[in-house]
Parts: sequence; C-alpha cells; structure tokens
Amino acid sequence: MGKENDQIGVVTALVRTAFLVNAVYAESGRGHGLTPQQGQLLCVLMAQPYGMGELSSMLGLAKSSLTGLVDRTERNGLVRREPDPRDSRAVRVALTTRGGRLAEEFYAETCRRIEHLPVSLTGEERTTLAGLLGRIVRDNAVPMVFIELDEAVPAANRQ
Amino acid sequence: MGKENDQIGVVTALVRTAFLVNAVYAESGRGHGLTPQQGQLLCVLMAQPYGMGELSSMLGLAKSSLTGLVDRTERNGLVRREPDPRDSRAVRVALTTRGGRLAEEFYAETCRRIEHLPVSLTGEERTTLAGLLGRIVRDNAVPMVFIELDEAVPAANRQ
DNA sequence: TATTGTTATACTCTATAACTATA
DNA sequence: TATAGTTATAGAGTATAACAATA
Repeated sequence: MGKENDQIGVVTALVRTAFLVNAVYAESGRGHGLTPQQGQLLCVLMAQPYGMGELSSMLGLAKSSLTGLVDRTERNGLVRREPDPRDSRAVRVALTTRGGRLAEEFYAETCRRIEHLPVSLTGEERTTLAGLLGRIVRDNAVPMVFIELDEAVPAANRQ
Repeated sequence: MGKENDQIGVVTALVRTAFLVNAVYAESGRGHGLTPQQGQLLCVLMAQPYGMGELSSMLGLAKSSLTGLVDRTERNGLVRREPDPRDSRAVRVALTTRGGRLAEEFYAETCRRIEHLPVSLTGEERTTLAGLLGRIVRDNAVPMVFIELDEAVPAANRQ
C-alpha cells in the first residue's frame, strides 16, 4: 500500500528546476571567470547593444546596480560604453571583441550543460517541454536574457 | 511565406523560465523583507533542521558563505544554531518561531505567485509539465530546496 | 520638468585561506 | 589525521537617496 505518487506539483517543479539551472549557469560562468551576473550581461548583449535603462529593466536591477555591474565588466575588458548618437545623456553598452568571444564560449558551454539536464527525456518529450515552457515565457513577457541560436549545432561547428 | 515557427528550444526555454522564477522568488522575498538567499534558507529549513555542512552542499555554497548567511539570518531572529547532541563540533540550524511563521508566509506567497505563471496552461498541460520537470529534477538529484506541500490548499486554510 | 546615468553609502553575498576545536 | 565550523580578508552584487547633465 501507499499511494506510489511520484508526481510533484508544478510549483515545486518550477522552483527546483530554476535552482538547478541557476547552479549550472553559475558553474559554467565560473569556468570562464565570469560571475553569473556578468555572464548574464554578456548573454543579453549578444543580441545587440543596449542602454543602461534598458538593461536595468530587462535584468530587473536598480540603475545604480547596473552602473556597478557594467563598471566591473568594463574594467575586465568585456564591454564598452559608447555614446548614443541620438541622445547625448545616454550610452550604449556593447560587447568588446574579447567580450564577444567570451560570450560565445560561455553561451555555447552553458547550452551544452543545460542540454544535458533532460537526459532521460525523449526528443518528443523535449519538444513538449519546450512548447509548454515557451508559452509560460511568452505569456509572462520574459526579456531576451538568453538568445535563441540553433541549438542542434555546437557553436564551434557553425560557419 | 516565413516558417511561422514559434517553438523555442528546450535550452532557451529552461534558461528563460529560470530567470522568470528567480525574479518572482526575489520579488516575493522582498515583500517579506527577505533576500532571495535568506528566503531560500528558510524554505530549506521548513523541512527540518540541518547542519552547516549539509546546508553548504545543498545550497552549493562554500562553508564560510553559509556561516555569514546564517549569521545574518540569525541576527534577524529567523534561525537559531543549536548544538548537535551527537557531535559537539557540529551545530543544527533550525527555524525560530518567528522564522517558521515568516517561512510559511513567504512559501505560501511564492507558491501563489509561481502558480500564476502558467496562466494559459490547462490543468492537463500543467500536469504534463510537472511530470517532465519532475523527471529532470529527479535525474539531476536537485536537493530539497523547496518542499512539496499540498499546493491546492492555501497555507491559511490548512488545519 | 522629466529623463539618463553616476556617486555616495551601506549592506548582503560569496570565495579562499588560515584557523580552532572536536572526532 | 580528518572533520565541523568560524574568522579574516577581499571583492562582487544590490538598493536608496542625492546628484549632474541633457532633453
């Protein structure tokens, strides 16, 4: 006897999955000398340069927190503040050459590691999962904190 | 023309979902005067008291980081270090009465908020999602960072 | 006046290395 | 000797409030 009920609830599943992904993200960053926050900043900037205010609202941080994060990342030579030609108060934060290279490496390794998480899921199940999570992400207007490149092809093999 | 392909990959879906859950977790904590880390500590301790080493490995933190986190949370009156009767070197970290009350409130509100994330999913889809994520969580041996209580019944209504 | 971004300040979070005390 | 935990130190991350410069 005993109800043999292995099914956990959606809430628990989501929170624990987030914990797992966070850990993988942090570990992947560590391997590249990146804090999770700096890794996240680089990933956001892979899509395009952004202003401080945009980054602030995308990442959910106070503007002064962004100033510090960009300062440190800039000091490490990974990003650069460029003047915004259309508003002399504003700056555009962009990846440096080195930052872009590191971003690609970090992104690729993170993808590789995250991809290993659903080891026991079939291809069809992964598609189902991606579809369901994709709807959650879309419905809740999650900002472009992680771009969508072709997952099937490792970065090293892209032309 | 155009491939009308809204389907994002599993990796992107997982990373963005984690970002979303993190944001909700942080916001929920803020409403209770808790940092995400302190909120997480309280949630872990809802299940049972743990030693510093156990917490360290469950949360993926260096032991000295745990010392600081427990120090601050203890200073706030939310947890307590108790001597381990079986090893005088060790301590058991447990919730205080006030910490337990706050943990329940934080936990309940976090559940409520996370539960709202899959707004557009049917009950069946939520079950499917929970099943798939549950397998990922199980396969990757995610520690008990968020306990599983009856999600259907709000904490306030439990006897 | 409103907005963009930085400074000043004060915590919290985290890790590494060295340490104390007990097993 | 090994293990449990703390201390010392240094840096990163974060927020609030006050500020400067431009729109």
